[in-house]
Amino acid sequence: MTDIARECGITKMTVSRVLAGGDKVKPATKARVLAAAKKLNYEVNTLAKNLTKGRSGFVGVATPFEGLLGTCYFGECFRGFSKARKRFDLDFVLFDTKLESFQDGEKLTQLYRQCRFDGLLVLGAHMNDSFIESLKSAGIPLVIIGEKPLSSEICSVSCDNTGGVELLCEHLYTLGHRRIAFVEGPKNLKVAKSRREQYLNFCRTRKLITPPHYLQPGTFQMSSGREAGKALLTGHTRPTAIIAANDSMAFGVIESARELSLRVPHDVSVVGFDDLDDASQYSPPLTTVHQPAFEMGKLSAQKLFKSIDTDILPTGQTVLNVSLILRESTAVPPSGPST
Amino acid sequence: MTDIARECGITKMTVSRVLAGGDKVKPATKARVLAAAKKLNYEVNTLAKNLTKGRSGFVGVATPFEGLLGTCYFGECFRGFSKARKRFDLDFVLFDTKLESFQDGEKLTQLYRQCRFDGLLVLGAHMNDSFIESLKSAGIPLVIIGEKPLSSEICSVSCDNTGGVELLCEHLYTLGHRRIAFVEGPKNLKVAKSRREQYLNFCRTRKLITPPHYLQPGTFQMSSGREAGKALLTGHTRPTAIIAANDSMAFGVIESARELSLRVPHDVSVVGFDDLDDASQYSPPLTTVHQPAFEMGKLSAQKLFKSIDTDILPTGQTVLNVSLILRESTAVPPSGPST
DNA sequence: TTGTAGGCGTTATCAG
DNA sequence: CTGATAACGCCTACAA
Repeated sequence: MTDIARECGITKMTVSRVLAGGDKVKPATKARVLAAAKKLNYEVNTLAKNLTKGRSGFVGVATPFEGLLGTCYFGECFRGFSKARKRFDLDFVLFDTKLESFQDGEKLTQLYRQCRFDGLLVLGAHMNDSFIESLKSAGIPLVIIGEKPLSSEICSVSCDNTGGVELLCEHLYTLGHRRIAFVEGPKNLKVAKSRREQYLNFCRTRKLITPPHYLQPGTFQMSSGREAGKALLTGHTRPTAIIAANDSMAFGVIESARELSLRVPHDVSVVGFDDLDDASQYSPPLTTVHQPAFEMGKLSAQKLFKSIDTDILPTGQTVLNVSLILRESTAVPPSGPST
Repeated sequence: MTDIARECGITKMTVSRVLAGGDKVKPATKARVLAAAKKLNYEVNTLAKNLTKGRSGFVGVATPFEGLLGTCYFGECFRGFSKARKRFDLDFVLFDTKLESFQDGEKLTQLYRQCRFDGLLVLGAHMNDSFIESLKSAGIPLVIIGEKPLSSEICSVSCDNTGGVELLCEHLYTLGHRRIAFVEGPKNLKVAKSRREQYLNFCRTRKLITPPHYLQPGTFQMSSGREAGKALLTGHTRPTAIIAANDSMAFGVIESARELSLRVPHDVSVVGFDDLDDASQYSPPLTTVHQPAFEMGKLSAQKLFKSIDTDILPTGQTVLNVSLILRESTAVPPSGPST
C-alpha cells in the first residue's frame, strides 16, 4: 500500500480509501491508484484489515464430524449457507462438536473470544441444552439449525418434525394399517425425540397396539435400520407398516425385508424421513417426508449474516413446513384395509 | 494484556512471554501473570497475533460443494484431516470449487495472497490441470487428494485406481465372466478416467467383446447407475457382469436389476468402487474395492501441516494401496463358467 | 530475567 | 477531496 502511495505521489490513506470502496476521492486519483494497484499486483492483507476492524471474516459451522459431515443432509445445509452469502469476504470454518474439548461449549466460547470467528451456525446439536446456553451467554451470534431449543431467546431454523411424522402416520392409517412400528434415531438428538414422541402420540390417540418391540432403537444409519427391520419382521405380531425416523434407516429396513423375501410394499409398507436424493432411486421408490435442508441452511445463514452486519443478535424461531412425498413403498396392508 | 501487566506491576512484554510459552521468566512472575490472566478472563486476540506472525491459522479445503460435500467420501477425508491435526490453532475453511469465480484457480490465489489461509487441500479436482498449475505457481503450499497430477512437482495423495479396477476385472474374469460392462464417472474427473482406461485396457488384453453400449456414461450418482443398468440389462448382448466406477452407481445398477426382476448375483454380477459404509448393508452386500479415504485425508493433511510449520513446500506423490472386498454381489455367470 | 522501542498493514479520526 | 497522526494488540530485537 505504501508502494502504491509512493507510485502515485499521495498518502497511504488515500490509497486505503480508494481500495475500500472509493468514498470521496477525486476520480482521477482513484484511477491512478487502481492502475498502480494492478501494476504492483497488490492484494490487501486481510490480517491487518481484520485487526483494525475487529472481525475475523469467518463464520463458524459447528457440527459432529462423525455421523453428520459425510451426509447428504449436511451437504444440503452447507450449500444453503453458501448460497445465502452475498458478501464474499466471509468464509466458513468447520468445528467438530464430537471432539471432547468441544462438548461443553467452553472451547467454542474461547475461540470466539479469541476472534477466530464472528458468528456460529450449529448443526446437529445434542439434547444437552447447556451446550447452547453457554454459547448464548457468551454473546456469540448464533443460529441453531434443525431443532428448536427450549429457550425462545435462542435463534433457530428447523422443520416441522412433529407434523412430518403425523403426515406419515395419517397416510399409513388411511391405507388401513393398524400395526405400525417405528425405528427411532439416536437418543441424544432432539429431532429424533420429536419424531418418536409424535409416533407414540399418534398410536395413543388412535388406540393402536404398540408392543414394546415396535419401538426399535436406531442410529440414523442404514445398518441400524436393517437390524431393526429384521427384529420387527421376524418377531411376533409382525407390523404391516414400519416408519423409520430417517431415510437411511428406511433403506436398511427395506434391505432386511428383501433378505427375508418379503416384498415392499406388498407384504410390508416402509416410510422414511428426509427425502434424500436416493429415496427416489430406490426400488421401490421411498415414500417419505421432504425435509427442506437446503432452505434451512440458507435461511439460517441469512439470519446470521444479517446479525453480523448489524451487530444485533439474531432472534426468532422459524419452523419450516415439510411435505409428504408419496412414492411406491406404501400400499394397503396384506390383509386388506382394516375396519 | 495491558491490564494484566498493570495488575502485576510489570510490562506487557513479560506478559506476552508468559502467555506465549513462558520462555525465560521467573516462575513467581509467571504464576502471577497466569493468575491475573485467569482472573481477568483473558484470551489472546488472534487477529493481532496473526498480523505479527504473518499467518492466518487456517487451512483451506477446496472442493466442489455440489456433488462432493454431502458424500461419505468427503466426510471420511475430512475426518482424516481433522485427525492429522496436532496443533489446535489451525482450523479448516471450506471453499467451493464449483463457484464460477473459483474455476481457474485465480480466486484461490488471490485469497492466499490476502492471507486468508496458509495452505490448501484440494479434493475432487477437475481434469483441468491448469487450475492446479496456477495454484502451484502462486507458491501456495498445496496437496492434491484423490488423484495424481501430471506434474510430479505437485504433491498429492491418491489411491491405486488402476490397480483397483484391475482387481475387479480379474475377479470377474476368474469367475468366468466374459461379457463385462462398465459404468463410468464424470468425464472431467481424473479418477473416473483412470478407472475407465483400466477397464478398457483389461478388455483389450483379454480380448473381451465390448460393444459400444458396454461403456455407459454416469455421474457417480445412484440415479445414473440406475439408468445405465437399465440400458445394459435391456439392451442386446446382455452383460453377465457390470462394473460401476463407484459404489453409489453400483447401488443404482442393482436397483435397476430389481426393477427388471433380475437377481444379483444369480443373473448378473455387480461390483462397485469405494466401499462406502452402506456397501456391506445392501442386499446383496456389495463386492467392491476399498478406497482408504480416511487415510488419504490424514496423510495429506499431515504433509500440509508439516509444510506450513517448516515453510518448505510439500512434495511427493503418494499412491495408497486398495483392496478387493469380496461380498455377495458376484457369482459365476448364469451360463456357467466360460471356457 | 525484564524492559524499551518499534513495527506488522490497515483503518479511524480529525484537521486542512 | 486529501493528509497527518494515532491506534488495533501482539511480537521481534535489542538493551539493561
